[in-house]
Amino acid sequence: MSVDSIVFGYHDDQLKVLLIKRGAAPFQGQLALPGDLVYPNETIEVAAHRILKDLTGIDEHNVEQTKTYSAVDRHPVARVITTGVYSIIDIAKHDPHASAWAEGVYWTSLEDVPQLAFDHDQILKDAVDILRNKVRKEPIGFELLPEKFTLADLQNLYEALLNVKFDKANFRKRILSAKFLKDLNEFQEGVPHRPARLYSFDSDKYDELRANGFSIQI
Amino acid sequence: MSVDSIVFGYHDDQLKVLLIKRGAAPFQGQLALPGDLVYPNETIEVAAHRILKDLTGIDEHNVEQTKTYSAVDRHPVARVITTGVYSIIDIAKHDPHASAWAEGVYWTSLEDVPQLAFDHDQILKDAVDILRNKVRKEPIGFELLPEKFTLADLQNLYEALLNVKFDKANFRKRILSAKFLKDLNEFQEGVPHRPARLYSFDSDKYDELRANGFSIQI
DNA sequence: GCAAAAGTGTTGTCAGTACACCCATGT
DNA sequence: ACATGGGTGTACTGACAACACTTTTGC
Repeated sequence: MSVDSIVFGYHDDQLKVLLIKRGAAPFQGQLALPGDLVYPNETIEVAAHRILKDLTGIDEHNVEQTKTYSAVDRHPVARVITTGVYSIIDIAKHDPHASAWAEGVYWTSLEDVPQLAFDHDQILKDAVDILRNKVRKEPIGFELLPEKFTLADLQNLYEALLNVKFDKANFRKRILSAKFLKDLNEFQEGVPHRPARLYSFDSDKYDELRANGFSIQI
Repeated sequence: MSVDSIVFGYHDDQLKVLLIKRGAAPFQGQLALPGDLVYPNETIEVAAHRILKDLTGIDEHNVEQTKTYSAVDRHPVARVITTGVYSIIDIAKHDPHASAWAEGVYWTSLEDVPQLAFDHDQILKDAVDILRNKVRKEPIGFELLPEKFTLADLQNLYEALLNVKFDKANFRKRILSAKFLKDLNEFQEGVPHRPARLYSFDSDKYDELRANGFSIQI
């Protein structure tokens, strides 16, 4: 039993995924998703946490399962069933570094991902689908923005996550009508244009709205 | 590694789930979801298929993963990681019967499910959530209706699956506008009221619509 | 005729889209 | 002044809910 982590990162308005170059057979030297066996005293989620910490030093993050892959011959050496787990992190916060099973670690734009080891192409594809589905229904991704952000920042984030473009006016209306942003009454400074209003994510308000069966569609 | 099957059935306008009474320790005599270990030559899906066939004799069905549960102490005897798998079948088609690990088999209405063995309460709850989410986005459940059915049949099915009530006129408009039903130009016979028009599910049409990025919301 | 369920039409509201326009700042 | 993005108003459309109404059958 193993875990494969799909670590999404956001930087420069781009959605990227963390890949490693395998340091050991099988598929040595080929790119793959970071993954490892689940130890006897770990849950899948704890193992995923450990993997991400080894690679990036990031300790605080949410992980979410995608699917479990059990094809008998998916691993050429032994029977290994693996569960996909994804997380979204802020690339700026930490630099990834190689570790036990990784010769090298790379942030790769989704369009530039080459063929991966094992069935990782499929695992990645499934994860992207699941992520995009989820983003449209719940306000995730706020971990990727600074504490105070502008609506344009948020729009860029969503556009990168979903790979679409939104109309500015309409995006604003939708987000603001959802009422889970706190208007800080502060503004950008030193920008060569009209300074934008700053907001923060109001998680108390969101929890309250959610408890009342509220949902948004983006 | 094991599988636990959440088998949903539909009968008399009611959504039910298949439970077994455990014939062996641990939790002997308690109700549980049917489940078994995944054999070395099986995928999770194949194992789920085998379980359902053992219990109900049903051979043809679709299975779909829910989540994988890996809490270290979820099984009191050994470390067992389990994946939830659900399917929907037509109760009328086959009678369930006890098997290797089942002393008895019962169709139980969702509201009447008692406390279950292991973490099966949680597994069932998650499966119901996932099923309801899915039903709203894709036309599943047609396996549960006879070949030819009325719009009222379909409405009853959806109401049972989702545990809600729909307005008749609006439900019809939505379903018919989706255009994946074939109007058979046939009618009910021998009913003590105006006979209803019969339809069948047009899967060719649905595949075609789906290929063009179409989706419905029910 | 009456009960029962099939099936339709009308109206109001609201969310989402497209698009044009104004505003505030640095250079 | 002007470039650059921030921010807003309006008008159109289409989906959806509510609800009242007509139709067709068996008894």
